[in-house]
Amino acid sequence: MADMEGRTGSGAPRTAKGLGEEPADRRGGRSGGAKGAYHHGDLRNALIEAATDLAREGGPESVVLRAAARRVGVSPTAAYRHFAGQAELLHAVKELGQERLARSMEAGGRADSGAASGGSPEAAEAAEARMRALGHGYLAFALSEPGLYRVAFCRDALHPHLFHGAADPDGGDGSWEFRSFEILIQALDGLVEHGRMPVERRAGAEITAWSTVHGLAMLLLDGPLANLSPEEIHETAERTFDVLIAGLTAPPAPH
Amino acid sequence: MADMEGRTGSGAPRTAKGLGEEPADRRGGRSGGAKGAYHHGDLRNALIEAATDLAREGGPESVVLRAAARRVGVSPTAAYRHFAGQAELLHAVKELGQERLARSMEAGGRADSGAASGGSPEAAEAAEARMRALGHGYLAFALSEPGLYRVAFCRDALHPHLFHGAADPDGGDGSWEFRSFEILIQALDGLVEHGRMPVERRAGAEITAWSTVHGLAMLLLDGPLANLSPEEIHETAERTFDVLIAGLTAPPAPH
DNA sequence: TGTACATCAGTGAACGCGCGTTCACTGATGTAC
DNA sequence: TGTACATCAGTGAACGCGCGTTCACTGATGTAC
Repeated sequence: MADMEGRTGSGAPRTAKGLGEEPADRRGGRSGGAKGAYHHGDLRNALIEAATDLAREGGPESVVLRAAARRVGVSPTAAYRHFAGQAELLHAVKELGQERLARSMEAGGRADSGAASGGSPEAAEAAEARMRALGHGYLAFALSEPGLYRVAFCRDALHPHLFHGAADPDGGDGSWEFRSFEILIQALDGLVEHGRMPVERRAGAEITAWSTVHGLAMLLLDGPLANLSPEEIHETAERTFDVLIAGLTAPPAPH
Repeated sequence: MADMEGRTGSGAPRTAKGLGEEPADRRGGRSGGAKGAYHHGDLRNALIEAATDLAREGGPESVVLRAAARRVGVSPTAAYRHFAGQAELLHAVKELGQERLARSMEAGGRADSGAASGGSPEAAEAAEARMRALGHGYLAFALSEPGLYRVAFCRDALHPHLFHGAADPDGGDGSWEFRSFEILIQALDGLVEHGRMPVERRAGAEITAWSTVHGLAMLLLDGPLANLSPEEIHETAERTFDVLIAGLTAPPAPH
């Protein structure tokens, strides 16, 4: 079932490659009449895009430099003008995946971020609702883009750890690598700020929250829950968030 | 620990594995004078063992049929007498990993399973302690055998989902595939039974608990927490279990 | 405005690698008589 | 007890595959004068 697609004619002296991976219409487009045939003009991004599609279809191990080049309609060598090697291409896809994840969280969380201020009960409710919404946004991404989600969390030769460390979330370097973590941190701070969560439970709470939703996503994708219906998934997620939030907002332990 | 390393009997030529691949002395050995040189006698298990070592060293993608055969000192073809193919070998390693995981949980949980009965406060405490201990046992395995742990949870062509479904944990088929889930279920039942957890929170609780500890393990292995010290890891785990248990044992939500 | 030339961004062939799997085979084992 | 023979459990060579990467190259582009 390997992607059977004919090449789009394109006339030009292109890699006469057999059935395989449809080359993008590098030329059919010539959008704006800008580019000639030989130079692609935006090959780096085209490769990332192709590699992202590969990731969508098969996760990290499908992000293959040669296949990406094939899809763009370019020789494998050409990729080396733009990436040091396969690892760098994978890393680019990974960053893209992390961006999408963060966006999905924010999209999930936006509807509920009503800005009641102070320590009012409404604000507390809103803060809690935002937590739930972030969780749903996170899950929505993981479930709708499982391959990309896996890449976003895969081991990375270039930059071995996703974050610099939990205690040092300095991530304001403009990259998307830390964005989702920052979003979570702010939401938890909101819970404390609005009196919904005791300060005593704040330390390490991002880890707990992240673990829960990340673990749930993994179980839903690969594990025991892979064959739940959408309704069951939603229900399962709700119950899991119930417990998480009950734990986070419970009065401090006596001991 | 039941079967730690060595296989029980058979003194037969075992994988003398050193650096790299070095073929076992299939023939030089004949220790115990039992087996002839040509027939291995227990090749299936030897291959599983070698494949397990590969898994330890590099996770699922390192479980390679040819490499396992090489380590045992046997031609790749020989493996096909015992496995239909690479997928079946991987599956065997996966089951072994799941067994080890379940054992590690039980080892972690045993110390604390004092059998105070009824709904006494002691019994309730013990039930909660057991939950924590299971969690620690789980994490201990994931952290001490990361490669094997990843294999235990990797996608599996043979048997695509780990479990039949959360609502249908019938797993008493003698395989280890469901054992860790069963252990968790029993521990949660114990929490309810001894009055530590409201029945209203019982439904779906195994998912929440598993998600939390599984997610935590993943973050500790691959993610933001990969460079924590052992003390920090322990502290992080404790805090996460605090929240989880606080959530599980919180009074039923009002709504 | 035209032209020489450096530089950029591609090509195509080839490399070595390790993989899973198949083939025809052969040595070892155990069993019927 | 010895022997013929079926069966079992291996061998070794080969297959096709796709990968990452390197090589010497060439066509296109843009800039200095």
